[in-house]
Amino acid sequence: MRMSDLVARYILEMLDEQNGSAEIKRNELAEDLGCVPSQINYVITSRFTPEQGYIVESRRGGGGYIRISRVKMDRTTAVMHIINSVGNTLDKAAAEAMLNNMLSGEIIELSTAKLIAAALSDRALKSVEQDKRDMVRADLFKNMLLASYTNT
Amino acid sequence: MRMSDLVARYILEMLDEQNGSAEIKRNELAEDLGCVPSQINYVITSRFTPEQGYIVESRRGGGGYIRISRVKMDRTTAVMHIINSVGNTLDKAAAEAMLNNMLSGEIIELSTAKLIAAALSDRALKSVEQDKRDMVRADLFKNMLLASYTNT
DNA sequence: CTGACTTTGACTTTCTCTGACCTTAACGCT
DNA sequence: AGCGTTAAGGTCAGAGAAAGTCAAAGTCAG
Repeated sequence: MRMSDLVARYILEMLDEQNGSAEIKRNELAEDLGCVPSQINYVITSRFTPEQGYIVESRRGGGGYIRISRVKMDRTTAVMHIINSVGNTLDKAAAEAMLNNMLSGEIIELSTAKLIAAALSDRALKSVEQDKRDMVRADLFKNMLLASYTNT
Repeated sequence: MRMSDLVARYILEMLDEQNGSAEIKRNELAEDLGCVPSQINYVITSRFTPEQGYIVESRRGGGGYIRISRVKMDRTTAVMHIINSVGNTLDKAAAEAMLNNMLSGEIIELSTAKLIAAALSDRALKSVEQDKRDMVRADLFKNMLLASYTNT
């Protein structure tokens, strides 16, 4: 079995046991499982992405940690579908269309939609080079949508 | 648990109990919690900054003390003040501090704070060059805050 | 054989803790 | 009043503790 699978399984089990939220110590876990610490990062960035419904927070320094949480999949399947339908770029028009859809389908709140729209605006992204904006928009869109559905 | 968290928690509790103002004796507190006195300074300078909405006064010598107080403002003023205090760059730590402070001052909602935090995360900004992220963060922060304030 | 996925480790960045040394204030004594 | 003593708090740099990054090398299915 692959190392990365072990790590992933470990995290998944922890998520199951702990109600969708797992906090790990990177170095400790690496030691326990017998791999280098950066392996943990690899697994996280490759398998616990927003597309897959996870949010990850971390902190360095003494007493640092990595926290991974899974969004509740019950009422949020629609949102996950939307997140997955977004590729690595997303233009403003498409984003606004999606937000409007979600609004009329009542799967998102007006205030949330407004916040997301504000973040995707050209005004907010003025320091990002034009040709990169749609990439950033895609990432922002996914991460924000996900955050709005996470109850931890 | 981190020492710094213990200290911070102690101070926060005191602030809650005493209507936003806490007066401590540095050496005493350090002894009680089992840390060196300068740890208290560390916690204060890292977590009770003006940026985060606290005023700290102190006095040396016999009968010395440290007094920490939380600044309270009404929503509009606070939000505008915060927006204006942000220059053209904003790092993640400062942003998070501000969000936390707005949360505890009840001038922003948890869901809003989470959305903003998600937008400012490195994960959401991964396609933005490192050295530009803090500029983008500043823009996002201002625009989102403004959007949330305009519709609530 | 090739391209996608994995593994690794050297190097970086961020946060925390500690102690040695510095500055300021109050008190008591002459 | 002036001065020494003692009782605070302040500063800063260095050590330590974690996590993050990235590119090079390895693996493996097709």
